[in-house]
Amino acid sequence: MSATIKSVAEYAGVSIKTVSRVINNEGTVKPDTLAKVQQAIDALDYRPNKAARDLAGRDNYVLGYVYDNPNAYYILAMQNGILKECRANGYELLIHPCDATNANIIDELVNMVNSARLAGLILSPPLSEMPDVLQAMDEKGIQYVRVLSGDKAPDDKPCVLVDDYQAARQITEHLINQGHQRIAFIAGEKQHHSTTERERGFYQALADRGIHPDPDLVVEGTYSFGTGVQSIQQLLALPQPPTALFACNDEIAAGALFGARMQGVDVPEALAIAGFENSPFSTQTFPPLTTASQPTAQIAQRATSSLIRSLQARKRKAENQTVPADIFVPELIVRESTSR
Amino acid sequence: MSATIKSVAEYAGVSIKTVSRVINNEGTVKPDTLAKVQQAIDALDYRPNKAARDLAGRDNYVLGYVYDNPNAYYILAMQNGILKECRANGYELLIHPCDATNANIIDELVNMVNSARLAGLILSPPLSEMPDVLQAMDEKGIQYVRVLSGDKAPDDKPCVLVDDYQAARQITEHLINQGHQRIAFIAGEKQHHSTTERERGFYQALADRGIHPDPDLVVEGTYSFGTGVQSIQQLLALPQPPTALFACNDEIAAGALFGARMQGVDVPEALAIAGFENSPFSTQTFPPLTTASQPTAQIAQRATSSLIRSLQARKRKAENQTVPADIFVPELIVRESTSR
DNA sequence: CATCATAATGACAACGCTGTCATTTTACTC
DNA sequence: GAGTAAAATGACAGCGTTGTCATTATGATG
Repeated sequence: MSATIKSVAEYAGVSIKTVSRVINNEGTVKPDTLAKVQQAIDALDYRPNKAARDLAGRDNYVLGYVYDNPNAYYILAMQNGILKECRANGYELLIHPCDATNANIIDELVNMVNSARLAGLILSPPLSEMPDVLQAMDEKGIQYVRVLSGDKAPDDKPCVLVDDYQAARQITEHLINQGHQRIAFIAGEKQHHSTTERERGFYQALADRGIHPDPDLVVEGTYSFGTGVQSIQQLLALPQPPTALFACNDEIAAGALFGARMQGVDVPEALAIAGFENSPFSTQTFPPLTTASQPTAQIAQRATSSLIRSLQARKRKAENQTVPADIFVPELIVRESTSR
Repeated sequence: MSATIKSVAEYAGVSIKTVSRVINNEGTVKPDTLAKVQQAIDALDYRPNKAARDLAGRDNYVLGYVYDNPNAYYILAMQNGILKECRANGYELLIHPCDATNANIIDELVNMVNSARLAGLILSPPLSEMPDVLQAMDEKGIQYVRVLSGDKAPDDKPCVLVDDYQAARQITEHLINQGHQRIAFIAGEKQHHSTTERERGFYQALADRGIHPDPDLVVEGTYSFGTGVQSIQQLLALPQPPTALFACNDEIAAGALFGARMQGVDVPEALAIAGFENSPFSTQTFPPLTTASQPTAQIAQRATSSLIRSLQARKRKAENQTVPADIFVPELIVRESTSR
């Protein structure tokens, strides 16, 4: 049988309550007592029994990850990052796929939090970008952390930022550095902040280098292969076709690559193509795609750790010190699709 | 506050133990008592507290899903199916990504089961096909259910079968029915049973229709876009190139489609292409791919329910009646890539 | 209808932890 | 060094359920 708090207490020569204080980071334990207990915990390989904690304590040690995002790779990466941090802190994870367009989405979330007694929620786009959802969480006093696209936090509630703007600038700059002036942009769904942020970065990079954007070169679609195929046809049919393309994600880029080659346009010789997201199939095209890589799992882990910290702080009634939001800038990955 | 077993017992006028018996399907409750309790449960919207159950009972109401499969869509679909069944039965799910090629994989699993006190494990390929893993589980008395590729159960331990063989036959037959005789086959990793089952189905369909297989038309690779591109080049360079292709999955098929069109071969006019798995991008190619769809979420749900049933049976020390394994045959989905 | 076996039900401790509040120790002041 | 406030620690109940064992109701038998 595994060690219990009682055996640890005996081993360390303290009361079970003190052990409890140690494992909950309550911070009111003398350093040498703490060391003794810590040592006992290590020696006995003690791991707190989650069921007992949940039963005895006020809240459950369970976080919720709610998602509505068709990108399976993204979700799985998020999930892995969250899971890792949860394990490290003795939390469990409840996973809840949902439909953000559902009119009852708010009730659904509140219900879930209550019935499973969740300690907090991790929200990723598009949920994390829905003001009414966030407002409802605030009103019900439900703790959460958001993963957001942006270069600064929209408010002082906990969030982790992914700076799509900055990354898009870098990609566009990379294309400009390769000698391109006529650079096309294919956008995904405009509802996603990531789309508008990437577009903003695109325009900024052009402006930085004194290139006037040509409205004909900017096409709007969805985050799909099909959009890429159709858009590139349209773009290549222009009297002055682009020499480079920045697609809002790899799926669009792959479609554009397919479409371009179907029309006999060589990539990268006649058309450079860059994607975004570093999804698995960005390496599975010919040529492989230049893209930007967001460390999704790491982002998720950071978000989770920040949620857990704020949960523990609230428990100790500590001042809810607003920590500055973490910002991750996706990293430019140059591959052959933009070679000179 | 939500209802507890005590409030239900009072409402129904019985002891808490009787309520406990009802919610655990122990079967030793008189029909009218049972009805009374059931009604009380409904009236109070009672849901057993998982933490208390876990703490009081011997095992935890937590299942584990262990996976090592690069296909994010597959995993997410599995996960959703499992989750649905877990929720319906008051179980929770612990998700554990792992590396099946890791030498310590067995220790890792055993450790996980012990430390999280898992009630049982859901295993999908390739884990479900590793004899040493299964043997270790058996030895340690760890309950599990497998999702396997095959048309009959390899033993009488619980599993759910996906009949790739049958589905592959149907796809091949479909190609033959479209008038094709020279049909190529691109295999994925041979370690996966699904590959060999699909190949077996392919050969069987040819045999059924008296077509002699041409070894030149069968190529082996990995489940990747790249394999598709390379293999189709090789196949089209043959003195007598194929007029149809059955690719072991959609990713290979998409690669082959790309490769074929790059060489100026029209699909489906000059080459019919069929994939397998009905992955999201099978609809995102031009033309969309004919494929076979396995209801992964449903398979997962069935597997989970069968695991839960066997768990409950074991608890009641009931005869572990071996239920015949469920078999799912992936369904042929005809799209334009194999039109005449 | 008394007797007994068996089915149905109940009383109560226990699971491992946290919250509350009481007690002891420590650090500081005059 | 006595007095005091604050910090550190401990004792103990209680969280909601299940397991064990005792008790009661039911049905079968002669």
